Amino acid sequence: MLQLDKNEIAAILEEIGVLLELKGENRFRCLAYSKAARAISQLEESLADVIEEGHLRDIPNIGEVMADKITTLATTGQLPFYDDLKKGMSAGVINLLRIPALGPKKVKTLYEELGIDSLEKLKAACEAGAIADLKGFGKKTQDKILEGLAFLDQQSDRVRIDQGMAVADAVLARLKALPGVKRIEVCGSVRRRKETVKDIDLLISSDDPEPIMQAFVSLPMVNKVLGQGPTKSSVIVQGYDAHRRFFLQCDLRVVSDEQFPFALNYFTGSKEHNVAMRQRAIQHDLKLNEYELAGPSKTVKARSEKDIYEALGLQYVAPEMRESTGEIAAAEAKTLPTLVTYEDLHGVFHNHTNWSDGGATLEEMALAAKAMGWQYLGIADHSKSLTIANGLTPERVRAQQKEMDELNARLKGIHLFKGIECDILGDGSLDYDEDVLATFDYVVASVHSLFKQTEAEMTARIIKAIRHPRVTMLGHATGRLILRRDGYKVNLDAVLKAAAETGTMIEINANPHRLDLDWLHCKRAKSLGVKIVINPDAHAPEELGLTRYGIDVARRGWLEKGDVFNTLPLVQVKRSLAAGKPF
DNA sequence: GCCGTTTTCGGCCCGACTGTTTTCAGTCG
Repeated sequence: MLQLDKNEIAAILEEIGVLLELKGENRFRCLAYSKAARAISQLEESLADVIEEGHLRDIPNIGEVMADKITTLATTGQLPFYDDLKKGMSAGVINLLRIPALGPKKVKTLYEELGIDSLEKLKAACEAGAIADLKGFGKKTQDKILEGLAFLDQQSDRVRIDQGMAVADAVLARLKALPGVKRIEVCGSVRRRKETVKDIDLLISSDDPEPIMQAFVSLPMVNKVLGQGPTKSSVIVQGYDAHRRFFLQCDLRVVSDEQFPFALNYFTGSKEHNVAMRQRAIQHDLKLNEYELAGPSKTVKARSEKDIYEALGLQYVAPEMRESTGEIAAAEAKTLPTLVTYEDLHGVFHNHTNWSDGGATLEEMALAAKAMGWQYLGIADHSKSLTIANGLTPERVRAQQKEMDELNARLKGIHLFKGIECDILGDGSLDYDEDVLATFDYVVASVHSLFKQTEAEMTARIIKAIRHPRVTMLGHATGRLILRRDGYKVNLDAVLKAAAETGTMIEINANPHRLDLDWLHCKRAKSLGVKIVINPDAHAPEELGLTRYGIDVARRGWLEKGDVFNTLPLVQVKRSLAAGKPF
């Protein structure tokens, strides 16, 4: 059992990197900590196993020093080196880095010259005019810091992917209509479909950038202009989510149409993927930047990103896989997966109706699924213990199934599967007796209670449910709510191994608030041979469309059509479910 | 601090924009 989990250790390594930077340490040494932090947080296997088996140093960017420090942190929960670093630096200094325009150098100066170690002191110093006189600072910097301080209150760090995409689509729609726009794409983490995004990157190709830039900074959703140049501008845009306003930075780059594929590749990232691409270009005696791929002997022409990858001897890497988790090596070996697509799906299994806490009738949900082009829809309302969500008693289960039989007889082109989202009770047992469970086509087992159990308890509880012969799939594996609540403590690696053993599927919950199982664990599940099912957890007809966010996660997790249960057509799903555990 | 078909030292991706400068450092992505 580890004293700290991998995310806590990664956070400490990241902080060490920042602290060293504030001390004016060599920036590559600082960067090494940041790289190590990323490597640890992206670990697919269990960190405890890796440490125990002595494989830490096999991880790229983990050397002797890092391996030592990580082991110390994991086994003792402490690190003297880290504690010493913190002693020499007031804890609040790190907060100053949250202000735009303040980096490590300026923060160091502020701390050493004026003793500023908190946002409050920074504000006071600005208002007293003390900042403007510092060397390297000035009146404008001081004003900018004040603005940044005021803005910090209303701007959250990141937003969910659905919020980011909504804003990106709105901006894109307006820019697309402008004269002179040849090609336009959303880049960055939105294009890579990360579960949260910090900003929106837009790219346009045009021969006449000036009027496009002018139109961009004048868009109605633009709240503030951060910077404006001939090829690059940055603004703050506002969006609305559940009637709450949120703010997001949006950057636009305009390049020529010849440069577009290179710029698209560059601004899609990730940063680590870009570094790997550039290093690969150097190996080919070429230089890659956002404008070209060229060297002393040749210049590579590219119409699309695919041409760039091919010029470097690589298969095309889909944006979702560009996270530097082995995609370059796989692209070189020509072993990249053919990623599952939205069009591969024929239905989904975890959905609610007004029989429990959903908003629509069985028929409305069925017709909505049919309209989406699906062959089947699985209904899995809540089970009896979840009284707050109007969970079904055994009597109501029978009545609902009767209605489904009638609908299946009457509706053409869509089949309803009789499922249930069955609560996993505190001790890992299920919420119905065997005779009720036997009436369902399939069972989604989910945790909805006792989130505070220890990791050992929760893991044993979930594994017990997974081993139950009636459980077809595990619903929202950790119960996390993105940017709101961490998942319950559970050893997912052990859960995935149990799922592989028993042939139980794991759900990707496509609701953008959940996106659970996460993409890294999808990769792990695939390598263990666990089958995945993508479910929207829809509580209304329009929420069936959320399924696309689940496809994004699956693609980030390198999943192919064959890894995802609901790519099977109706006939095969019927046969599969009738046989019990399908895999 | 990490890394190696330039391998145990000496690199480490690269460019736009801003503000404070008077030629460039810092920040950002």
